[in-house]
Amino acid sequence: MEKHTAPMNKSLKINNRDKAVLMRTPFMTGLGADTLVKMMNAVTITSIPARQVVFRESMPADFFFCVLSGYVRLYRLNREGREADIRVCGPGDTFAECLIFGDDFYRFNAQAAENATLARFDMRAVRQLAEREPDAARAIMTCLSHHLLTAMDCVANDRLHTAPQRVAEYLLKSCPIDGGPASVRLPFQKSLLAGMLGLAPEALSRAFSSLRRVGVTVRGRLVQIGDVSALRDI
Amino acid sequence: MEKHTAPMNKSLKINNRDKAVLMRTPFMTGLGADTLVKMMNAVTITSIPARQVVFRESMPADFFFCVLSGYVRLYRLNREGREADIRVCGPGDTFAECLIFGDDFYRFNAQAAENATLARFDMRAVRQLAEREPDAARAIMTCLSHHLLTAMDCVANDRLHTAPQRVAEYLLKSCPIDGGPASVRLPFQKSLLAGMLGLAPEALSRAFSSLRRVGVTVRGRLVQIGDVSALRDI
DNA sequence: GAAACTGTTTGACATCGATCAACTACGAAG
DNA sequence: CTTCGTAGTTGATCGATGTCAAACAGTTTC
Repeated sequence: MEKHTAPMNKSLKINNRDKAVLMRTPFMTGLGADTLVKMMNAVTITSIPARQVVFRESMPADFFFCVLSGYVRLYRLNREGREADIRVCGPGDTFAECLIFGDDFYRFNAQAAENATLARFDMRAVRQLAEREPDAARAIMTCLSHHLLTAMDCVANDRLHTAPQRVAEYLLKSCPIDGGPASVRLPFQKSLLAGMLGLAPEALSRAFSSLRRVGVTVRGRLVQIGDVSALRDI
Repeated sequence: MEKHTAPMNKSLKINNRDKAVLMRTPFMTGLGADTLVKMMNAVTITSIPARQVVFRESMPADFFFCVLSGYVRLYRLNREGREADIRVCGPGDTFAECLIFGDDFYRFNAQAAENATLARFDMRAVRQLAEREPDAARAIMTCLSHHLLTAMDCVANDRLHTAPQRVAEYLLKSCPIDGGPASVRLPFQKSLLAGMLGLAPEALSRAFSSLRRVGVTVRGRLVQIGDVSALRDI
């Protein structure tokens, strides 16, 4: 088992790539120059190794985060210790901002799915900013709205679609092409994708197999799609 | 099929019970007197009969709503027309506020599960209010946060728990007692509860049956629980 | 190059829940 | 009281997916 409280490698320095990601997240775009400075003052950059736990359910929620590189899994445990992913956050995604005006404790666990760099926001500071600066409030509302819609999508997908359909939908979302052949490179391990889609790794593997008959071939992380519009009819 | 655009019975008059519900929703509590008045100016009260569609996916989202009485189902359809509930809203619940700073179109369908009274908020007006009045922004953020957490709970529950466990959890949430015997009166039809829990009506029925062995008996909408703490161990 | 490790795939099997159909219970209308 | 319609239950069946175990592949380590 990992250490309970994550001893993060604080690096005060932020590299340009990470900074670009941070500035482009919906949470930061649309902030006025003034608020942007104040917001940046609430941020610490941290690097964490793969599998490191960022926080656990019911820990006091003093920070929320923005992924700058790598991926972070948000998940919950049942009584027997089985894990279910709630969301997977990649570069530019913020998580746990729902606690700015919510609970005082984390409501789920967060773990780095691979080596990751995070921007850590001081919850109190941002809360104050949100109460005083309309542009900050607006950014937060936009961000929360978007996450809420995504979460509702997730519920609907789980309840309406089979495993192959969910995989097809994921592929379609990650390939901008409208029809004809395309190829998608998965940005992470298949086991992580399985969790995102609410599947066991074996089920994801079988879903990919079943998509072979509509022209989908997989080699490692590279997924070749024979005909994008055929995928849409799954 | 129901009429596409709901011709709602506008009743400018709001009765005291409905008004009390409206004032107690998280969306309205915490507003200053000034903002409260402005917010009320954005509201129209409407009554709709059971099964009436409030709005459909991809319709322009000009309003969001607060349920004052009755229940409203939010749901989405798959290609074959099968419906999956995303959320069920009861008195005091707001829905579609995620579009204040989100999309311009509804992202799901809403239908009255029974005769209902709704407060209809003008999206534009509230958007302006949210941008100018910090208390309005704060109310919206709190509300969105709460809904997001609930939606994440829903995803986790669907993925972690079986049908009987979900039913047990619902019962536990609706009965404040800590241990020993208790009774819960379902506030709506079982078919609606089934949808809320992501189950077919038959599956809900069987889940209740399977809970008999832990002392749960059902007669109509009345659910008797022999031992609340036994339910928790399901 | 061999060994060890991790992630993925495949097979066999069990379980859960959806579906369809038949039956029952209850409430409303006549 | 009877009839009818709706909601709910029960049974039978089927399909989808989780689980466990074993085989396999790609990577890293030595």
